[in-house]
Amino acid sequence: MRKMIRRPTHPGSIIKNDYLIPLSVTIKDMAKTLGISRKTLSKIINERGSITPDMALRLSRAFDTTPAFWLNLQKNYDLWQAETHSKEWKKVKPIPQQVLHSKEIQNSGQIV
Amino acid sequence: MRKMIRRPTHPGSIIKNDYLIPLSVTIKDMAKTLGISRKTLSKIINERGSITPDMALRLSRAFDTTPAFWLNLQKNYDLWQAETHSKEWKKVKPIPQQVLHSKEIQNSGQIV
DNA sequence: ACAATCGTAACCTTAAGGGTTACGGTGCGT
DNA sequence: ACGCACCGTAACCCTTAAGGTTACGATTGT
Repeated sequence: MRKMIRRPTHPGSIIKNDYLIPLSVTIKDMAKTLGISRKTLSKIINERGSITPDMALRLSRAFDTTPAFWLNLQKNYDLWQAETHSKEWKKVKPIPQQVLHSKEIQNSGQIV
Repeated sequence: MRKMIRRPTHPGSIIKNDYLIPLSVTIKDMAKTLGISRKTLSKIINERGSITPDMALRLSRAFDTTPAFWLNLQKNYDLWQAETHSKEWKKVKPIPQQVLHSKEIQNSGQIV
């Protein structure tokens, strides 16, 4: 699995470009179909909201896709955001391979 | 992709059974290695906390895995929870195939 | 037996989702 | 052409959950 180079596509873009626009459906109607408010869908489409598990299930039913598809899009997006905007995690020191692969070690302190 | 039948393994169990216990490391030390508090790790291990993108990055560095691995575990778990404990999403009516596959339709109302 | 330390629960603060409401903009009908 | 209705979005509030700090019960070693 390679590191992601470019910003992953936000799920909202997929909804907009692959469904809303081709189907000529308004946000209002799509929201009604999904059983959510206009605002929630609007936020997602404008990349300011994210796909929750519940939302993924709704999308999967409406569009005959898998919920995992939508959650994967969101996961990749969130991961990229965390990689890019966070830095603390880079300070985590990897546990040495020989430690990870010897299961009988007696470790009695912080993993170095 | 099949529907998940049984409760997916919580990421916390993996951490506990595949790393904490085999390595004989305490929650305190592991938390220190990850740069988080004891509580945060404790909650995850006891399946009362979830893997955030930031946490996935920390785990990936510590254990030489991919962040996606951890987020996928969490995603499957969350999805199963939503499928099981929610019901509203089941009320979403699928958009008919012929509508989904004809991209030139003029839709001017709620998708039925 | 006591002291140190571990894991976990309680509490607080902060961030994010979602609904309701309100507003700007567009397009229709009169 | 003007007004009205409707759409998309921003502002506001409430609820939920994560994460840190602190506190407490349990366990272990001296």
